[in-house]
Amino acid sequence: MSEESAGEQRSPERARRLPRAVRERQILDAAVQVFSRHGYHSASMDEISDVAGVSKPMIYTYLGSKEDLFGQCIRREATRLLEAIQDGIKPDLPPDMQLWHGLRSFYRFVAEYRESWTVLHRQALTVGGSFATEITDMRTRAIELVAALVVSAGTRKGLGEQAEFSGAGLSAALVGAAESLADWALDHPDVSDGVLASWLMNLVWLGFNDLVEGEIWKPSTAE
Amino acid sequence: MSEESAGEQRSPERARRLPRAVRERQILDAAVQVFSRHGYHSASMDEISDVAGVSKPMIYTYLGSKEDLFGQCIRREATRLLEAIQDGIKPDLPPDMQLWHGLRSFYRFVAEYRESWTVLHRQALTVGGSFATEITDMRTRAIELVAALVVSAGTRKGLGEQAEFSGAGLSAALVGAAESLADWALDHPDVSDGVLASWLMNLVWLGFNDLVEGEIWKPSTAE
DNA sequence: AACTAAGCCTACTCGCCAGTAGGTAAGCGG
DNA sequence: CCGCTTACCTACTGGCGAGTAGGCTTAGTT
Repeated sequence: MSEESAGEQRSPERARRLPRAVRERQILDAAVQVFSRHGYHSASMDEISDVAGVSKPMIYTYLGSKEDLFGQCIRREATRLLEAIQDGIKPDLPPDMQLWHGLRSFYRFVAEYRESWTVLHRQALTVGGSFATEITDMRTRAIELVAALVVSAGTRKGLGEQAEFSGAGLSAALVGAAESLADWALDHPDVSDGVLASWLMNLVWLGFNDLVEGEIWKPSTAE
Repeated sequence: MSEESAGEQRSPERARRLPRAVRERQILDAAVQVFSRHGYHSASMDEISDVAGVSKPMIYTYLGSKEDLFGQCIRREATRLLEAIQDGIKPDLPPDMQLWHGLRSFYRFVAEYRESWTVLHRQALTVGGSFATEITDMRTRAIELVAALVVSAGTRKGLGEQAEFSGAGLSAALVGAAESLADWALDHPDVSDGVLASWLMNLVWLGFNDLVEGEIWKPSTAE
């Protein structure tokens, strides 16, 4: 229950006197974990310090206020995600193959770092203020990236302004579909990233191709 | 600045001595507004009472604790949304037309009651506990509903088990796309609900049709 | 007029949690 | 062995916000 003597180390896990960089990583890891479980507001610094195996003042001296801490989490995980996707993409491939590789990398990342994904997707928007806009901006960039692919594919097939016009909306829908499917995949770990990406490609890309080729769905009966 | 005399009414807006039912509506309206702006945790009962033009104890006597209040908001808005969609659907139409009408109603609702949508979509998940599961369940029902349409359309065209298998994932993607497009539409109020619904139908339904008919996208170059 | 009850308020308590003050222990250079 | 720094802790404060005690006022009823 209590320490046996003064010289006894508390537990085999609790390492002591580590260099600052290591502690910072431990704290960030713990923070991501706790934030992903409870969200920003319900997460307490006490729990984070507990999980990190460190006392609360350490967090403040190393990483600043709760808001600072959250910001660092968001930025670290966002960078990880973007790099993971970037690494998967081969820029000289045709648009559909780029999208395909990007999606696969995305689903691989989500499966491997589900807490990162949860923090970015669910929790970051609830803080309001600068983080919300930061995340929204990042998401907007993702949408624009996809839109560029879509429009490029569209113009390549001879579709001009119309592709640009509805491209933004379609890309927003695509990104939303991808995110939603990611959440779904969290509950179905047996479905591989290749299958997930294929589903989306078949849904969206085929639909988009039809659209480009002039085949169009419209309400069948009068209004 | 201050009231002029004892008998003076505070402001022309501040109505006094209204029946309970009216006050309850005012409070719920205010609560939805405040919750949609700040989220559950950052919203304070003081602000809600302020917006409602009522003192805090009234909220507690009429509608209970903060959690109770939030629950009532969620349930009221969810009911509204579901009824709006239900009203738009004609059950004897073919699957694609049902989906089309459902989508249009959905986008009409989101445009008209954007705060309701925000609370349901963004904030409700951040509370954790019973509300999160409640919302998730509702969303799951929506997905299943869509899945039923998709599978029905698939089997109608002669596709059997395969439609059922991937139907769940595809429906999750579709619902996510619809939600994401709803968010996008909030920033583009000039795009009508018909156009939004058409985009989704063209993306998803055409893609799905292709899939059913055996046309399939797959990676072009070796892996 | 007298009584009742419904509507409504001001002004408090109390717990939780972000943030801090001030101290101990361990490595290290002299 | 003596200071000096870096790593790290326990134990507090202060404020914010959920929830409440208790009372005042006016509409309606007898």
